[in-house]
Amino acid sequence: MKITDEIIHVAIVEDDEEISRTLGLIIDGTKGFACKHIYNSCEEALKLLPETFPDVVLMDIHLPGITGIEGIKKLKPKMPGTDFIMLTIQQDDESIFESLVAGASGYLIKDIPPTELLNSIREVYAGGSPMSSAIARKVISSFHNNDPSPLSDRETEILKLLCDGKNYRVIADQLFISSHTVRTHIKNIYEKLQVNSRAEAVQKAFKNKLV
Amino acid sequence: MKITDEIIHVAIVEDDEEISRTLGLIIDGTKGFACKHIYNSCEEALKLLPETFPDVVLMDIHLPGITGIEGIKKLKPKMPGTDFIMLTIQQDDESIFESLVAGASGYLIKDIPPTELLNSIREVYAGGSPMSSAIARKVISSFHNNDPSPLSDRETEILKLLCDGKNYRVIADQLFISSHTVRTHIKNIYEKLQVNSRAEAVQKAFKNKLV
DNA sequence: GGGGAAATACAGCATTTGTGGTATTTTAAC
DNA sequence: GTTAAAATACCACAAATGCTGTATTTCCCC
Repeated sequence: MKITDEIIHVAIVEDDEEISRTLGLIIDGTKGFACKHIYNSCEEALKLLPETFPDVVLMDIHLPGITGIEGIKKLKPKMPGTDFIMLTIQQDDESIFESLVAGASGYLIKDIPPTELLNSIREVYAGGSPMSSAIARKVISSFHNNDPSPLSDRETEILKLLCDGKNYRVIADQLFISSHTVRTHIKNIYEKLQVNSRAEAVQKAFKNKLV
Repeated sequence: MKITDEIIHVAIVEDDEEISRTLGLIIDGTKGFACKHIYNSCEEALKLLPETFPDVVLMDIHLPGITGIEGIKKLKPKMPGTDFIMLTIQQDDESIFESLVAGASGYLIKDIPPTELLNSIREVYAGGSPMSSAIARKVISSFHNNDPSPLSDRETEILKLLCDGKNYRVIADQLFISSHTVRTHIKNIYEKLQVNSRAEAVQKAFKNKLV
């Protein structure tokens, strides 16, 4: 259920009213764009936004109450046809990464010139993902895996089985060693990963791409 | 061991000699750039490239013998300070994804205008990741997770704490509920995720991006 | 206003886990 | 050829976990 005229319908979620007003005026005043819906918080957007069928939503991250990232997580499934662009001052890897995972299709920094912002909205509407070259580098860095594993081959092997929830006896049988040995390996793994439970080990295994 | 003058040293790995010659002339003829090394295959590059300490390598994917993707996998560890840009006609998700995992820092399509190519080389040299908005969309699509979580908000909250290795009592205290309730929630989480251990739950949480 | 999740709470029990040790053998490195 | 790291093996015990139940309250949807 998308409004299908020539106009790109844009909504804004932003708590700084001066910014959102200025932004809204610029967008709404540009040929080919409409911006009739501005929300001060995710709570408000959550209630009202899905009914307005926007093409593109500009979303701040730092908001009172629910963050923009959590907001997208909840909104995106309700409106899969709508593209979300983060428009924020946050530039840390965490924010970028989590926003994209949450469902954002673009990531822009607030100091972007209005002309470029409008271009970016056009791009996302056309199926692209506008972001600066610097942001893109941070994104693709997450594909890279530089730091070498602190674990030995055997330990990595055991960590994989740990991740599958196998108990000591099963692991022992599978590797043809005693379960005592498995316990020793696991102690060493925990030591090296600086954890003290299986759950943490599994978490670290995935976060650090050890498996 | 990087050559540290004002010039960006570019190498090209490309089997179509007309393309590589033209490209080389354009780059080498531009102020601030040098392009003295062109290779027709990865095998050749593998032997000679690491000795020339280039800043940026333009790499084709479709090559006779070793592909550009396999080439980067072997070359990048030998020259971590060098940035690789894929310059190719391939636009499929596989090629893009695998190139970036292999270690590429940029991804451009061969029909890019020379001026933009030069800009992209500058960008990657400055620590960015040049790619078109359309390519970027494909990249970030790999972060997205369409299938909705089967878990309730509360369950997700508890799953996060489970991932951190918190025990029942700690989780209970943190959420101001009894540890009995925590156990019930966890039973339901395991049921919904079709697992029967904490480790499997954590694994599934990460693989299905539930946390 | 009735049905169904979701969230809450409680109890018992066998199994598994985490952690404190000690100790031998093999492999790799210098 | 000595040293270090890795892989192997064993013991014991307190704590945590997984499983099988039952049960109430709240809230949302039809």
